[in-house]
Amino acid sequence: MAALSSGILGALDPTSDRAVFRQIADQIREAIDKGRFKEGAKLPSESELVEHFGVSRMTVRNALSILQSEGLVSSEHGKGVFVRPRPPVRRLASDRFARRHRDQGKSAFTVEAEAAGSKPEVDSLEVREEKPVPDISARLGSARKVLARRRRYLLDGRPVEFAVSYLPLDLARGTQIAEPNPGPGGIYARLEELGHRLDHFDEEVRARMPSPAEVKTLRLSSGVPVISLIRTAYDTEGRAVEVCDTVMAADAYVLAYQLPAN
Amino acid sequence: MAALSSGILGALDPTSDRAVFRQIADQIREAIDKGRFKEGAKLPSESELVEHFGVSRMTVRNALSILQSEGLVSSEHGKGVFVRPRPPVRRLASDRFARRHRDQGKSAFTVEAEAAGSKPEVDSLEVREEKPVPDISARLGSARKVLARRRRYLLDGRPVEFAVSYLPLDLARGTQIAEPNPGPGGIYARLEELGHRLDHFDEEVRARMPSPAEVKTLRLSSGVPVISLIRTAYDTEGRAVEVCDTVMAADAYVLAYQLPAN
DNA sequence: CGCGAGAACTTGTCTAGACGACTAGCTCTC
DNA sequence: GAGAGCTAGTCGTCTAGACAAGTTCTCGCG
Repeated sequence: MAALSSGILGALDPTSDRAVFRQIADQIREAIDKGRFKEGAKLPSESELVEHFGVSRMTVRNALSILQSEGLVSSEHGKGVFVRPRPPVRRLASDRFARRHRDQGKSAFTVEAEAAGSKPEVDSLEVREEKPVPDISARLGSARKVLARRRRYLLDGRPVEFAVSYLPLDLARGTQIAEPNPGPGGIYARLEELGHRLDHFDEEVRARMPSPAEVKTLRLSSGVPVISLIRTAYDTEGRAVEVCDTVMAADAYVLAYQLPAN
Repeated sequence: MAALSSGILGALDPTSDRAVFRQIADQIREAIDKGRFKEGAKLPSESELVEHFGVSRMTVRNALSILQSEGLVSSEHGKGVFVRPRPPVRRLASDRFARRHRDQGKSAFTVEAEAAGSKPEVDSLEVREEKPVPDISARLGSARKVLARRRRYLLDGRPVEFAVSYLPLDLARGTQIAEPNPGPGGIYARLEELGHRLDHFDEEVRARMPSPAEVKTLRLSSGVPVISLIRTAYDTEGRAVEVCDTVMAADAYVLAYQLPAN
């Protein structure tokens, strides 16, 4: 109530055409944008807002749900509604898989995370053979069976990324690629040892709202989209040797690409 | 009600811990995923769902609002709630601004759209001098004043992208870059004529939920995130000569990058 | 002093109803 | 036949409650 009595929020405009719950959302949004509610701060409780604006609770909740779907606030049962803090962002350089950066011990994820002072973890590791969905199959030159490597990445305990690598089975079966730990330099190093010198990667970037399963796996709060990145690795013969399907929490990532102007 | 009597939607599980409105959303989501409600199809009306599930209208609306925030459905006042059709996707190749692709008459947007059989339009064209926000200023080497070129792109009447180019004022003032129509090959061709041969571009890709202003400008339906792309162009001297800040409707775009493996 | 029970406060879920605004199809009139 | 107006159906907004479930703090008991 300190927030209200100190005048952060004003009154409604009864002459406006704009719906009451939108006016309330507008006021709170503006207060957040202008820093009158700071990151991580608790908003006035629903009942305080009900009293302040003189509306019913559903109207207030409607307003708050708008802000939640915009990713501005998140609610915590029994505690309150809070201005959503922006998590530290991980920057993915486009050349992170280039041969010259291939670290001989750790994965790109581990190296980058430690450089940024965060604690990296990988869990839900699963390696199995399976029949690919048509899209993956097509990208791998109509492969009928593939080796799938699934894993989830966490930073300081927070899940930020879920990735599945698909490799043609005839290429990966029986090699260290089919082991949970693919060894130093990762599967790209193993592929090159097998004679598949990598030539280039294709990356496709999309953004969308997460499925319920993704919300659960990445522990996403509402109003956070995901970035879907599908990377295909080609060897010098022009054969697609790996497709990696990655889903990232969009509030944790910036993708950085450098492109020649020729 | 044909939809209901034909058994597309089942009954609630009263023993489940899952909230009733979530169960309803789950059922409708599953029906959409499995194609029992097709793209563009109308869902049963709220009152039909109220009757079918034996719950109050707010509970049904709550369920529908979940699906809406997931981008699965969109409601139309007075008409009904519809399975959101997936718009045709525009694929942006990472080399679309490369010199060798610079078309001597039309913009990259126009060329690509016409190749895809769509009708491209550009509106809200505005060119003015202004003081940049700190982030833009920093990217342009602490430029104190810039030339800003704003425009909105539409495909077949639908707004899909809003972009602002910023150029250092000392570089652009008085040139054709400061005109509404920058001439054949666009501002990159003009920059090279002015002696700033382009060397490379940096692109930063983010995804987030749109602000209310962006919802309006891009006519976004709820549950559609935006892709934010910030491109910086550098000349061969290493000077940043342009920053382009682009906001795209995420359901209309795929970004495609090709990266060398060296 | 430690700790458990409880009170007070928070958000989550749900009901039952009211009225408004928009759409589409129908009918009636000109 | 064309247009105006009516009407039924749809979603949009809002009220006034109720109970559930999670959190935090206090207070009294041992």
